Amino acid sequence: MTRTKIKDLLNATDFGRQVTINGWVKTFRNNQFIAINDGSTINNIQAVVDFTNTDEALLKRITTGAAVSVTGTLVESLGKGQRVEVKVSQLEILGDSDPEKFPLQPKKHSLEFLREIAHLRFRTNTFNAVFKIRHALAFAVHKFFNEKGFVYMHTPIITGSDAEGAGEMFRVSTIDPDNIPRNEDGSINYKEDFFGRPTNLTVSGQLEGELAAMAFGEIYTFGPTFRAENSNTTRHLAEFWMIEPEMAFYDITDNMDLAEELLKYLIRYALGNCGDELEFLRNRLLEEEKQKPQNERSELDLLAKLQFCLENDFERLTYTEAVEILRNSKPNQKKQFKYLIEGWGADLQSEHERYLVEKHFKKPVILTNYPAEIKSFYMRLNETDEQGRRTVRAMDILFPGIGEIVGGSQREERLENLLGRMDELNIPAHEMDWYLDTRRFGSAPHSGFGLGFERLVLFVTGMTNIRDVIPFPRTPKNAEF
RNA sequence: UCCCGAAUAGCUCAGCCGGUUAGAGCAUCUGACUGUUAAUCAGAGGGUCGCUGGUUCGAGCCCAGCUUCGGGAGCCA
Repeated sequence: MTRTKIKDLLNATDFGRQVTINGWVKTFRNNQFIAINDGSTINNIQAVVDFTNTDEALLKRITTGAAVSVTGTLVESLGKGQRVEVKVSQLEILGDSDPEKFPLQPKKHSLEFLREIAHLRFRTNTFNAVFKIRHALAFAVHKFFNEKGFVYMHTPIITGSDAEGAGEMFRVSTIDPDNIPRNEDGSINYKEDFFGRPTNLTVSGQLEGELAAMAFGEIYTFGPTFRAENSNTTRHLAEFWMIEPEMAFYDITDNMDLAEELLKYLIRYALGNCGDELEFLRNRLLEEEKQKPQNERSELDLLAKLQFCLENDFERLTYTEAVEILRNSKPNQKKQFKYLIEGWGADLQSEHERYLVEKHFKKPVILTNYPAEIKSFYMRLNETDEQGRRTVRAMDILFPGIGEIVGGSQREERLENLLGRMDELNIPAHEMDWYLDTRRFGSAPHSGFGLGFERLVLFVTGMTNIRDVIPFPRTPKNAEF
């Protein structure tokens, strides 16, 4: 008999029919009730074994984690707590699971412990929910852009460009570290290397994305990105996934509109398609919050928080306006900030961003027009204002609990200005000739942004450590599995 | 990389002022029970107290270094 997925059975009403289900044992209670999960839903189905007529040796093998195949009759449950169950007529152990060795027990485990057994944590309810939502969000990203006519562009993962300026890079090389080819002056002879030149893992697909946007109009990338920064935080990974749309003829306002629309679309998609998973995570968070003192608990539960995000416009303000708010804020006046806001020009610290998002506006915030000095070379320069301040058309979207989830800008399309900025920041223009050609031949105003996929998953799932929303996290000193 | 904290049974933790035989709950095992919902009841087994060195009559506890983990900061997405 072909197997039926548990998801379909839990909604079925055609009682009396014979079904086969394959899955993994979550719990085995009272020598007769097996809770089975097959991954099709976060919910289990209960299979009832007639233990008086079943071989005792077989019953002993029904242990937490074992893979089983069960055939029986779909019936209305005789007990409370579930609507349907399967009355077992045939039970086969597909794969045993030694209960003395299987590390997952029918009890709560800490996320820290589960991180150590990341290869098995998929089998827990929490990670079942998290990775189902991750899948749904990834699918929705493509759905959104496809519906809008964007072209999905595969930018290279191995890049020959080392001037992207987005962070420290991982070197890609086949040179034997015990036998490094050298030039006469002692430097490494990259001509002997696989590509005949130094290469790295990409830190961003933006520059290549811009090339494609100058032909297709609207493109996006969605792929792995690598940063060799020694960052040890709950928001950073050495390998993460980033969504980077790049659009010709978009100014910074169009750019913000698109980013806000995308984020709301993705959240709405999760709410509409991951109800069971979000409900589970919502309750999980509520349980967790019970441990905390009253004043540290969040005002909204997970679903309400997501809903709130959909129903309200993101607050848009300039860096200059933000600095004014911060300068006059209580924590600044009372000198509670670690870094006090004195004047214009300094980069905002995360305590400032958190104040704006979580205390002042209490909703997502889009900050624009940062000082040119603290931003990248490719961002479009604004007119210098009366006070001589130079700003660029950057926009960062800050989310509560997450911080920066989107970073983007209108790009500098004027060749002279771009060359000037590259010169200021000591970026060798001759190595970027291919990029500069976009400005030489049919340059046009354009914009784009990067959305950190894991940070989005963090927000939607309510998880707090980025290592728990990617299957196998890569962080400094950790590349297990 | 910097600041703070932690590391004791499979898991989550307790362990007082340094004192001789290191505890609990859960899990596991054995038995009982048999419409359970993280079943329940009774009993049992289970420890290189992260590693290395030091102080001391005596170290899980004090000191130093290291490792790993967690929280925060910086960098950013």
